[in-house]
Amino acid sequence: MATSNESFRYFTLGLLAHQPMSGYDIRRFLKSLEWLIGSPSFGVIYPALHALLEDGLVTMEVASRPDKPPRKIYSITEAGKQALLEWVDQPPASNANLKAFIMRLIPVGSSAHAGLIVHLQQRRAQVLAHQADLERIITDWAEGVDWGQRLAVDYGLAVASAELAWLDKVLVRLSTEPWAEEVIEIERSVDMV
Amino acid sequence: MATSNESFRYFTLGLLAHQPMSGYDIRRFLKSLEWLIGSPSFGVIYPALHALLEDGLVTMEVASRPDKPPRKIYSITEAGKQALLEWVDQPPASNANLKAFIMRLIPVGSSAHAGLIVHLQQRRAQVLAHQADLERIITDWAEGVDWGQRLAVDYGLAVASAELAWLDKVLVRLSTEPWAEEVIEIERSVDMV
DNA sequence: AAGCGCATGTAAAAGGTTACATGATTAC
DNA sequence: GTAATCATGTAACCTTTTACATGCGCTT
Repeated sequence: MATSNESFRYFTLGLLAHQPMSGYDIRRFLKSLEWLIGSPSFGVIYPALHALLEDGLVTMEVASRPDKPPRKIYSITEAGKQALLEWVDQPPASNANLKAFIMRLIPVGSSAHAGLIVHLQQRRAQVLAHQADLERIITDWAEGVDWGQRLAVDYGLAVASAELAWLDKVLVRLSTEPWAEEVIEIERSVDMV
Repeated sequence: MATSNESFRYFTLGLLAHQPMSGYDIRRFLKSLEWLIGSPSFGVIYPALHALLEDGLVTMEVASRPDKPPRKIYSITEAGKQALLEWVDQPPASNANLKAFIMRLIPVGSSAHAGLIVHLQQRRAQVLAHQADLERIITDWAEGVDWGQRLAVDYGLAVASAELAWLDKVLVRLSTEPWAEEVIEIERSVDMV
């Protein structure tokens, strides 16, 4: 085992489970999701790939193309798929924030449906708890409240509501729709924003 | 000048502008907002307070109480208020995530009405941009899409929608209501952009 | 041949957490 | 007297960013 950084290593492994990529590809993909989960620099990405390679969870091959510099393409191995499934099965941290949730959602959503439902239900319980926390803050104040703090809590409650609505929507879909039509289903769910 | 850690130092200064507190108080307050902005450990809080003290932005006095161990209460100074106003005036990072936004929202919302509106409008523009990014990802895919990735993007769009709705609601309220004294700064009138 | 976009990599510095040390006060 | 809570602080460790180094291949 090389460096630790477990969650990012497995997140990366999840991306590679979908399709082989280079470090540069991963960087670009994360750049587009920067708002959601941040986009770690090469100083994180490359060492993570090296660690996965050392652990035998991925293989690497150099792809020389005619018109561009060569790239190192990483592909997941059978051992990698196995390790990913095991990791996905583990319960998430109880205090996971939005970023941590999404970073698990991607590999979990890609692999196992039963695991996905559990994952979303756990998230739902956590958001409910945090919502209660925020509401308790407000009732504890009740007067002489700082404006900035009030706005911040109000904002948090708005996000919590939106998250709960989204989670319920997805959970209902997952529990009522037959698995076979999953791809079509999710395409329908995405358009309504 | 002591350690860097600028954003957390000013965030702390903003809390002290609202009311004098000890490091322990700050920790407890942040614990309740953990979901929103995370709760840094004492290894961050105490050095930040020491740095503020060294820079003359706060003063410290030991409060010995009869029934509990003594605490070090930090209060903002005039120089501190000045520095805070200058910091609040600076534009936020263009790629600020939710946490960074909230950490600025608290001091900004506490100090200046005009600055608050600008801050929220900037956030609004950023969220719109990120929303467009996420929508572009979807249109770029269109085929053989990974389930987890689709869920993540869908989730991001739901949060973006909620944020925009919240921002619009607050901005409308701020621009239409004749403003209450609460928002106007405690002692001094400030001119801001 | 200079500059740019692609692509990989690393070292130094900054940022943050964990674990520990210290000690006062209350409750059992 | 010993455990628990309050309260402050530091050092070792881990993670992440920043800044740099390297080099291919295309365009001007």
